[in-house]
Amino acid sequence: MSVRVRYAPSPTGSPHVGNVRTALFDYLLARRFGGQFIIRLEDTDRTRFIEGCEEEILESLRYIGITWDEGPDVGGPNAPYRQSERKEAGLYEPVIKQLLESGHAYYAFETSEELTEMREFQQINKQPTGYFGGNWRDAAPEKVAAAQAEGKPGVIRLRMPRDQRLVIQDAVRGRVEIDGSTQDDPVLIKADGMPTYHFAAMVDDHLMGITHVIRGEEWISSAPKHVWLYEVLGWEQPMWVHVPVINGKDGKKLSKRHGDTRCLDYRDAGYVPGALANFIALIGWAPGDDRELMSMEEMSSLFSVESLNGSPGIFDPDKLIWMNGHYLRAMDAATLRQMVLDYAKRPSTHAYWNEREEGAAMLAGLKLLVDAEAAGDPRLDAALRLEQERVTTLAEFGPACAFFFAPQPELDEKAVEKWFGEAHVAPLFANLDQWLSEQGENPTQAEIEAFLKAQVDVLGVGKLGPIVHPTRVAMTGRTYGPGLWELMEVLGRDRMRERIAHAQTQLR
RNA sequence: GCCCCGGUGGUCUAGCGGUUAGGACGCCUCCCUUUCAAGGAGGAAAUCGCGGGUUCGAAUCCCGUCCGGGGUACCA
Repeated sequence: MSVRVRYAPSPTGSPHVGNVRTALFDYLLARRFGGQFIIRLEDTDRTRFIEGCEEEILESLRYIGITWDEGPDVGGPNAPYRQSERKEAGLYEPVIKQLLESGHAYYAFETSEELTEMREFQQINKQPTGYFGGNWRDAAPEKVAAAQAEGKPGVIRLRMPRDQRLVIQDAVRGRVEIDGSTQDDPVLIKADGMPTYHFAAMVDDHLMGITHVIRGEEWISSAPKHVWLYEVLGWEQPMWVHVPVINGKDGKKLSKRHGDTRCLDYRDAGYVPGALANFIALIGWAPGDDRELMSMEEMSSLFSVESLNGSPGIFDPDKLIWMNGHYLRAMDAATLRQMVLDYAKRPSTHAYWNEREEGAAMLAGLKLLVDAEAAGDPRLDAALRLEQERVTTLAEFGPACAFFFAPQPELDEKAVEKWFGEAHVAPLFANLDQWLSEQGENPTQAEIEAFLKAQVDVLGVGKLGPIVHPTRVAMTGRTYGPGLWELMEVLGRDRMRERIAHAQTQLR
């Protein structure tokens, strides 16, 4: 039988990297075995529904490069793919009816006040809390009928077995056994008629032919309920795959304190899809050998649920940065240009940086790149290429390349202090300007190199440093960056002369 | 409280009875070099949570214990 997996988020908040990683594992498993990957929205809780969430969930998946075979946006043979719609379609009714008739489910009419009271009593008396029978598990049929006739709002609960052990076959944890007596009776259908996760997810998984249920480890405690449901319904169990959470640096749940938590924040911060996907896959999964840098294709050819790690992982931003840099460096010129420009133009990029300290510099630099493209500036590709290996995110291309396109780069105060004081600098700039003025065309890298190297002897400074450093500051405003000759060639004769003129006013 | 899950350098991990406990990020040193990166070569860093067993031999198997996390909702 072919593998069918599903990602079943609830539209109650922005997906974070942990959620997306679960979806990634689903995707990789489906790809590995030529199966299908399905997306289904678990929107049965109307009180927690957040508008726009569904689109953000899908967008997050698209961002890291996941595609799906069936889902709310693309439809499919198991439509609809939203539980609220499935409820409307009456998909849960026959199942709950079957459960009621076989006695595996029953009506219960406690009010929420009564339930709270019950729980408090249990706590005070140090008993396990939960619905272990209440007034309705074993109520006489007449009593139930009377309550219904009265029009009392009620729920339908699953009758859990108290006298047996329930076993979960989990791909990452092996066999997990839990005593049935520890399991209370979960609500299957709420008073408002909506199914709960415990019910709807199982019915849908079965109806959709799901073979592997990959979900967060927070579900492992209630897995016995799900296993039991499958059992009394006579359905074949899926393979359970409970994956651990991703925590922040302090080992605590990922939150704003750890930096970005929304998956799309990473896109907006300038991380490329391949890098993020590669990185999060490695939290909790390893192919078994020492491979770390892998494309989606490579990962999907190596993935298996058995090789998943059961312990929680910590999100290490430093490693992500390194990996992103690697992906950036591996890009060809055309792809890089496209990526940077798309990034620079995307509205969400601006929204992201507008909220942050360093945002202004990023956006200002990025704008210069967009302008350069619009103006058909031929230096764009060269500038990107020169900064490609010293930048770690798409955003950094902005400030890194700014000096190429800004009319006049802002000279770093410290750099000026350090390099514009020596006696040879004035003649150096004068000579350079003179030489440039004699060039009919933009000088080439080699010509620039030859000229500048000759200045070592002309000015008698003995080594290249005293020539290169002041010139670099004059050209870029900074003490670091691409090779001087290369960058000067890209700048071109006229621009270089403008910068020298400006630098000459700053001599110390 | 009760029930589960987890525990290998700071971090991500390999390991599945015999290894000098391997790799990666980060950190340090050196090389390359006009700077910064990138790249290359080294290095520091893990008594495998702890304590008992089993075994000739344990990170690997068993028991206990501690710590962390999750669940204990008409939320998912």
